[in-house]
Amino acid sequence: MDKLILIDGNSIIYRAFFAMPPLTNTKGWHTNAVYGFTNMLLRIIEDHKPTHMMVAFDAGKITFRHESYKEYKGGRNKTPHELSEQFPLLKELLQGLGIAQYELSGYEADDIIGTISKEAEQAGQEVLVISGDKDMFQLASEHVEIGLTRKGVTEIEIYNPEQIHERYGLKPHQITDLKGLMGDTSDNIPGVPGVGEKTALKLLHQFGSVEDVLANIHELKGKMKEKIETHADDAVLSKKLATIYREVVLDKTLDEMVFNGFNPDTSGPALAKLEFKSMLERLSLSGEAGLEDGIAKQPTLNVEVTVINEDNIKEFISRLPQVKVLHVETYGENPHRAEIIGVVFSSEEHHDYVPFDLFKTDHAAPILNWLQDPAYPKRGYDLHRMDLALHWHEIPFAGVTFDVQLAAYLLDPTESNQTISALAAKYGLSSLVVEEDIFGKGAKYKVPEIEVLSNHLARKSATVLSIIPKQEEELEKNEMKSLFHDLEMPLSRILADMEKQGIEVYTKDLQELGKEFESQIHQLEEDIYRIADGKFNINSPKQLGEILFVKLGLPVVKKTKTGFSTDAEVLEKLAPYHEIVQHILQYRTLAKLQSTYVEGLLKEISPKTGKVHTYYRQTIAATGRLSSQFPNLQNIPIRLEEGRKIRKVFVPSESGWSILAADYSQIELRVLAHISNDERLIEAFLQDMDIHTKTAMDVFGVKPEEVDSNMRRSAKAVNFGIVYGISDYGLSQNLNITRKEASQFIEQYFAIFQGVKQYMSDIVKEAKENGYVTTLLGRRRYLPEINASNFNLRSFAERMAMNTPIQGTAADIIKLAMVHMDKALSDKQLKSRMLLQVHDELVFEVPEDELELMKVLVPEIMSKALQLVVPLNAEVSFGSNWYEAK
DNA sequence: AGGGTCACG
DNA sequence: ACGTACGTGACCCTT
Repeated sequence: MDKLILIDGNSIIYRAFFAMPPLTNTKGWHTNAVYGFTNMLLRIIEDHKPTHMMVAFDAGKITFRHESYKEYKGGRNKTPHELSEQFPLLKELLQGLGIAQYELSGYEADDIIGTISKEAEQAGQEVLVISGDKDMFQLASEHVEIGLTRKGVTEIEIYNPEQIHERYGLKPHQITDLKGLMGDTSDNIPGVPGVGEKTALKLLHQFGSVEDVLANIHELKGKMKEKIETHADDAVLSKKLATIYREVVLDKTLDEMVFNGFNPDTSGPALAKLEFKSMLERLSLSGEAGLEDGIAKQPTLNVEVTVINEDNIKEFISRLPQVKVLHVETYGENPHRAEIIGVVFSSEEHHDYVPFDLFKTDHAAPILNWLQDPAYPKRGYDLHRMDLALHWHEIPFAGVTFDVQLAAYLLDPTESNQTISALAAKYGLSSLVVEEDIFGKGAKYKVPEIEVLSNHLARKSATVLSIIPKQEEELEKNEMKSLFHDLEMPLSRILADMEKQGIEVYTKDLQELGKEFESQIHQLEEDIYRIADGKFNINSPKQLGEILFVKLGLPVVKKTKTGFSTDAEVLEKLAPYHEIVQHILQYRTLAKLQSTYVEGLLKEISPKTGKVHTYYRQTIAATGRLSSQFPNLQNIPIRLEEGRKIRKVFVPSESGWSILAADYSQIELRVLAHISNDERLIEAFLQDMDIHTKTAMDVFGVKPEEVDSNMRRSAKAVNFGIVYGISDYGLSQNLNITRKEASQFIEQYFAIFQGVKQYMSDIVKEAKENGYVTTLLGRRRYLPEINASNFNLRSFAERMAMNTPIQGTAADIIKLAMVHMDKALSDKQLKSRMLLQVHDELVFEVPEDELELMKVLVPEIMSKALQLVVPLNAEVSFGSNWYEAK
């Protein structure tokens, strides 16, 4: 049986554009919409195996519909140029792939599809129409199905006439009547004002069509009758506009739409031109002919690699002083537990692969010496990870000078793919073999034979070597050399030291705490099952929603994409209605503590050291902050007493020592005061006032003693909002007030803090001009969406423009403090150790005899890390565990 | 794999 | 028309 797929090109590319994040190739072309479209195309072909295919496009702006209604599709926003640029790209790609396309002056894609689907159906074909537009439902029949995109374009939901009936209670042809009555704002089809989908459906269920409604208008009454009578003409016209014309005279036959798979000669080059590499691979196509555009698929990089053994190790050792790049291949996400697969030492002339087993022999002494001698500079990709992996294999390591991953992060901290392979592509170097092809993936992971492995790793190492000079140049150009060499590189070594040190967790107390939680959780479970009159999985939002909103009939406050929302905010609102809700809230709190912080933490305690060794990631957060994994020690509970107890199990690793913690007070608002140079904000900090109270005084125009807790709370929320890049909506949500009230708050705030207002508008302007924002130390974040025509995307980017310099500068400052602190500890030969960083806090373990010194030294170094126009205060505290250090 | 929820700054 | 406060990571459930 022949199967024809007809795609509404305009509809799909439009949806793909808004669904996909912005994407540009190395030539700077926007390609996200084409990419999304193509992805959808590949999937639909795989799923439906068509014999015929065609993509229809609208041609020009004026169609026959404008003859009867010149405002048709009026009032639409102009298509953003980022999208319109992609039409020719898509059309060229379709041609390359060998997929028919068609457009006809004066008609829309709908009409072409309507006409062809009718012809095809008559010729005995099965037809599938793909669109994002429900109008297409009118075409459905026994042999014509409609595939509607969901969630952008990633999912297609297929409708036949029965399913349409289920959804609307209408026959396909009645969809035009539906549109006639309710109109369609996106096409500027008026319909009858005041009649929406619900009313329209009711009328059609009763009468059947627009004409029948009008003929029986006497049966209606009141406002509705009046509205329909006044707008009867509009309804008829709207129906006409919404009706797809299925009698277009076409000069295209079904034979021209035959699809026998992608054109083997032209598909590869067409995809390569756009740089859709993953699709090339997916289709096992070669992009050879597209090479002229600088994109290679197959690696052409030829590296000679010497596999070192006991016989040739002497020669290799003589080459060690010339080594430029080190590559230690690790396996496993957590570097503290990673295996070492193999090691490559590269210079321009040589690539030497040293099997890791060789490190354990006596021959390796000079290699170990090279690794730990800081006089030999270490360059490579992710030296931090190598350092940790080597450390747990008892190999000391020192002398990091250039980390390619770290440089890549500074050059573009938002790039999620910072693999060596992606960097090779960025700098136009020969590409690498896909790692999965070498190692397999998931359960199929396996280290290949030595020839394959040594070759692959040498290629990676050689690529890293070629990337370094390009990055040096780019860092120089972006004025980031100092940020890189004097801050991030030294910090990477410091972080590795902190992680190796780890923090002691008192297992026994943690297990005790776990038992307490366990019995409380058990009790709560019983109560909940009893009240709900039945067992269910409380952890399943789906089952919980069923119980709360169906079985118990509580009011639905908020919905998620998939069903009822049951988050804490919703539950708080429901608490007065039913006693079960309090229990569920309590259960949630305890279950979280138990699974994440008791069980989770216990799993992370190293059997070797009895400590937890987190892994700080220096290349994740777009603002310059660190992140922490395995376990995350930056989100240990503190706000609620129950959870805060967890902190009691973090103890010093030596008896008689203390935990000392120091945190910056209001660092972000102080940074804001500095960069905005706002008079009032600066004054507030110079007087060292409680900033939220001060803000409340100013905004509400009251004396200090008149600030009540509610005013302070509001002021605090405004201050947070300011730091986050304020929006009236966000503030209204946070304070549970109307958007209008929030808007007034913000206005009042800006009337007082005019410098802040000025900063907010200046920074957005700067971002729009430069395409990026920077922190005080020159850290950069690109905001490509700052000029987007899509309101949402643009607004996001604007808030990031406001927030990133603040959050990022605060991150710069504590990183500086860490570098200074590390130096002070070693210069003064102190035994105290820096263990943790929690964004604005540093945690140490300190011996008794250094406590008095550290209580002064730590806050001093932190507050002097960077000179601002306002003082930077750090508050210090200590105790026998992290809980006590408060 | 992705969504929901919740822990932190 | 759209649906949002900024930055993270871990756990659980569902697909």
